[in-house]
Amino acid sequence: MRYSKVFGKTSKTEGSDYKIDSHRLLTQAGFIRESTAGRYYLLPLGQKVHEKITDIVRRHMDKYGAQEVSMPVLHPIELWQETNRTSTTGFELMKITDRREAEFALGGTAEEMAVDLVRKFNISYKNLPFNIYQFSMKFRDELRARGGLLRVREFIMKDAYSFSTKEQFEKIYEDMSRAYSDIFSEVGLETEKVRADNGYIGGEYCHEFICQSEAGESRYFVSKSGEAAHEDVAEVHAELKNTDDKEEDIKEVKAERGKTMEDGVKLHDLPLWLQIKDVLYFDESTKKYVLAVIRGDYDVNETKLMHLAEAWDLRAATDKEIKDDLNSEPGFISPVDFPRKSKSGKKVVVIADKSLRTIKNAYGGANKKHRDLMNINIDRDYKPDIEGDIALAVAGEGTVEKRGIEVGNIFQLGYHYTDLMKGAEYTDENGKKQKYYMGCYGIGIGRTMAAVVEKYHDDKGIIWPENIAPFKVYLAVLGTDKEVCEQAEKFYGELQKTGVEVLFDDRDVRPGEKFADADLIGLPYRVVISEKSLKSGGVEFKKRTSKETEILSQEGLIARLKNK
RNA sequence: CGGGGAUUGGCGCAGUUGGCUAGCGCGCGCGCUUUGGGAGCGCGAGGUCGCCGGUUCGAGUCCGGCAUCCCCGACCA
Repeated sequence: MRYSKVFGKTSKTEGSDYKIDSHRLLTQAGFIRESTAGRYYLLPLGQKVHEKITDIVRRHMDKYGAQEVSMPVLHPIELWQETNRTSTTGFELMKITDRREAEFALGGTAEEMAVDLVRKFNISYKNLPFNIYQFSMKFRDELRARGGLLRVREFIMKDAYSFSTKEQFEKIYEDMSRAYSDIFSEVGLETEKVRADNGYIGGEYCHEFICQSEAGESRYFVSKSGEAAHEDVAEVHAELKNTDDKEEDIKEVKAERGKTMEDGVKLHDLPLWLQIKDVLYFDESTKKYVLAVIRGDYDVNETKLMHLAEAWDLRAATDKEIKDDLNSEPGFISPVDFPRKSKSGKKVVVIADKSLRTIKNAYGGANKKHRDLMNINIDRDYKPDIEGDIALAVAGEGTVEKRGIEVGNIFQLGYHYTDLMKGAEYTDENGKKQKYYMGCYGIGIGRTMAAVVEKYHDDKGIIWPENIAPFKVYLAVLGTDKEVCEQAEKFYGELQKTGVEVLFDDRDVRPGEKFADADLIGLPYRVVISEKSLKSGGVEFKKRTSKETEILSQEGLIARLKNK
């Protein structure tokens, strides 16, 4: 392709709004252009990369017997109602209504569609297992789009759905896990398989494929043994503090302090870990209050809390609710004598983190303004309704905290959807109807592209790994000398004939501009034809990653690139 | 959803206490010169200053509302 004809230009000036390298570079180099927040145009160069990633994903999916299909983007809302996902949050579902007032969800994921498709067929156990996948636009009304292609509101996702017996499932899950590792390493990313939370997708366990990057949003922890767990699920084992101490009598004291934990530490001159932290939530899905109680030096992990409290739509309780409905005081909440029913009749659940078992004679609020309790002890002074691990993990003792970009995930769904959706059954060898056991597997293509740029770039531009570079070779002709140009044209033709993907910079611009663009666009190889190179006997060859250039004959270069 | 910042040619920005025809750099077009790390000179095109309303003789500038975009937070009581 001739660069003079490529739609989408590089830009010398970089925008001021780009905080993330991949966002800036992809924009500056003419791969993407923003439409509105979180919605992007893919320009021809970007589209090429996108397609190459797509091809790699497709090849690996097919290798494990998955079959490509296409599903409608508009999902009948009834399907989402069948699985109750119109009411649960997670991502905001986008909806659209047609002229007959029929409601549709704009697909953000397609479990219901896949199940609905499958249940239209009468399937025998002999046909199991099968795994269907698609590449399609996904719509998510994200609270906040961020970082260019890293978090968007519309994106192409490869989503796969496996249908099998329970016994067959493990192998499919393993196959997909292997496929994913292979896919990501082929595009140039090292990923870690991280145990994660199933969230709104449902099911019991799942893994995210995360590639380490400071630009990423996922925090996870890797233990000494190499086990990786997302912060949402990473277990916390709090060390014992002062459990050998003798239990002292509980007493209420005056506490003229502010509302923060630090205020408490300062006032009583006691360690943070001895203070009790109380966080009050209200759950909109079950209309109950949830009081999370935890050791002062830990934070509450809302995801863990959600599961333990069976509360799917938690929000912070308001000061008004704390005061008027629960008779307590913001900043001075205490699990001691905390009501189990609010004035307005709502249920209250008190959930204690197991870290509270590691301390004795704790201190904290007294449900009254400027009053604190000293020597609070679990069991004796308060009894939680539920006890468990609701702590946000922190790095320490053998675990390392990492941050990265989640480029793919695999979910065990089990019977979650086939239980909720009628008729999602096959016939077993005894002629009986059985529910499918399911899994689903997703990869964000655009995000993968951005993750690659995050990893492969320098101060001059992108450095595409060969497997997904939009072209292999950047061929530049320098000057306007007639003979040189003719040679370049001829050589461009030769390269094309050999099947080398080449971007021919045939513009009449100065060398500096061509070199700068070559670096910015980041193709793996740069080839220059100029008076100088011809005098030295051929063409100049340089890798994007190297500073050195070498002179090769035209034939020599073609031989060198032939298998690229 | 809360807080902060922003919105002026394609991009990056300037525009003072309200005042004349809204500027600059890059980019774009034409011409000449130039051609190994984003060239020089000349000519030129391109803007209802985000939108709506208000104040005023006069608004890019002041006031009110809305929209869009960016950043931080969305829980530590």
